[in-house]
Amino acid sequence: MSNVESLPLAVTGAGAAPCCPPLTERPYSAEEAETAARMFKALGDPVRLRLFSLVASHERGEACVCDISDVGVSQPTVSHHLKKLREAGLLTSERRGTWVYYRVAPSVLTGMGRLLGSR
Amino acid sequence: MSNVESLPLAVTGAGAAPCCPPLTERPYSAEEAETAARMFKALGDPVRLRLFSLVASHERGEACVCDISDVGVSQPTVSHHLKKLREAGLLTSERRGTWVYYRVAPSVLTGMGRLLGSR
DNA sequence: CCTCTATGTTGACGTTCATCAAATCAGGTG
DNA sequence: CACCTGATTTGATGAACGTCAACATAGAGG
Repeated sequence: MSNVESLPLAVTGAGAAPCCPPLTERPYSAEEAETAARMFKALGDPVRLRLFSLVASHERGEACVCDISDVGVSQPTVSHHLKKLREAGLLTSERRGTWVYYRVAPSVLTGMGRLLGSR
Repeated sequence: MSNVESLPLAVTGAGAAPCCPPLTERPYSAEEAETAARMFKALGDPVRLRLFSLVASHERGEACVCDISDVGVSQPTVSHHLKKLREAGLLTSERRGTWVYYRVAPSVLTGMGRLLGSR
């Protein structure tokens, strides 16, 4: 269970440049839109947004799947959504013994915040 | 063609309180997630994200539909996506004579930026 | 090895979505 | 009025999505 997924990370690029300039700076190209939309889409489902918020707000910045059992869907569905968030580059996962811990990928929040113009 | 749509505005509430606290503050409730996910979902399509960026970055903060003809989809599809963005509370539209102008709804950018933590 | 618990994967089903062509609506102009 | 251009709506179609039950995998501990 590594953090390497099929889809390239969107904000946390290899070098330093985040994926895209602020949405207000200039019209997005097709490629930029494709990359950025993948992240917005991942947060565009209520269940996934709750999962992301739950991880992002959890103590020490990480949450175990076992902490998540009350979002209104079955456990396989939770796993499915966590995978989507991982593939979108928003979360990373790590197995420690029995449990699997998820945390927000580095610079995702600042990177996406930048798209929306706030600083 | 008023700006009043079926769905309630997400960020630009009537009073002053934006829809939701930062994603990192505490786990979102089902209702908060439903509201915020609607906006993220609207930006989760590459074509819609290009349209939004095109409007947001256009001079004087508004763009005519006639300015938009090179996003790779047919004109009815453009209209369809603009409607989705309007229903999500991200854009407003106004007809002036022959043409229809779209602009970013007030406080959408700052409101969504707040969700992502970068005030 | 076997068993138990914690996660992830597979397959199926119904729903939603993006897209286009065709029809329709709205405003301007002759 | 008729006609033209800009924009939206309608209807249809194929793809993507969310969900669950059932099955599979992983680690811990007898």
